[in-house]
Amino acid sequence: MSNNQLIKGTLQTIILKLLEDNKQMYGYEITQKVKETTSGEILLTEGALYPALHKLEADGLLETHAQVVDNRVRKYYALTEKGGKEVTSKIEEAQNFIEQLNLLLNLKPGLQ
Amino acid sequence: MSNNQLIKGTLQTIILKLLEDNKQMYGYEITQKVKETTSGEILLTEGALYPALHKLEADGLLETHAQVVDNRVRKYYALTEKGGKEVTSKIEEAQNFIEQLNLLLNLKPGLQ
DNA sequence: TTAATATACATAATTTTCTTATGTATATAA
DNA sequence: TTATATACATAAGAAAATTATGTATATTAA
Repeated sequence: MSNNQLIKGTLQTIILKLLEDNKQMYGYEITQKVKETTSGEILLTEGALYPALHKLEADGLLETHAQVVDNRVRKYYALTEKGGKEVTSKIEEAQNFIEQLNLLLNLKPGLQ
Repeated sequence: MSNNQLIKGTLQTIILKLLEDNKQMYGYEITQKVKETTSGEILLTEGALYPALHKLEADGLLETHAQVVDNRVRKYYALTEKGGKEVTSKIEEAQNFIEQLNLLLNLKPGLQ
């Protein structure tokens, strides 16, 4: 997924969150958005992204429609109703995860 | 490692950080410390912990000495010099990872 | 006394989730 | 015409978990 092995398990959450904010996106667009947002710190590889999208679709969290733009096929993904419900809990999970990791690594001793 | 699949890849960092703070610890002690610190949110499984300790030792980041306490063997782990250097960069990596994840999931819009 | 729980280690089979490599195809810029 | 960008996909392999199992001692509860 990138140069950082820590990011395992977060890809699904990232995809779902982006689709919550953007209604519909295609794979390449997702890689570019993540690259921009993280100033190039996180670079999605196709070998990670596409299988993840296919799995989310197979699990009923995403639905697709293909569209031809400039003679190239784009496959747009959007949240299903089920996917929309999942986003919330996935983000809460991530938030809790970050809190616990902060505690364990002592990253925010006081926090305020 | 626990009920949270997000924590993949962070186990090594957690172990190294605990050993930076505690000089020496044995496996079971590490599981209990993590459980305490996270109020039971992160529960290390033995199948994850012991192989991780063995790998860190094989990589020269940890060294061990066995000790018998109450007729039971404890295997204490401590940072090597190499391990001591690694902790710092591993924690920086984790910190950066959390920052990027916060950006992507929009967990701290303003941050201050 | 005996069954359950806690302490303490370990490994094997399997699964999940990546990386790396490869493949197809079109458009554009050097 | 070659490299880069856009756009999809999959296969082989590696890394790092989960789940299950095994050994052994100590303590607590039924």
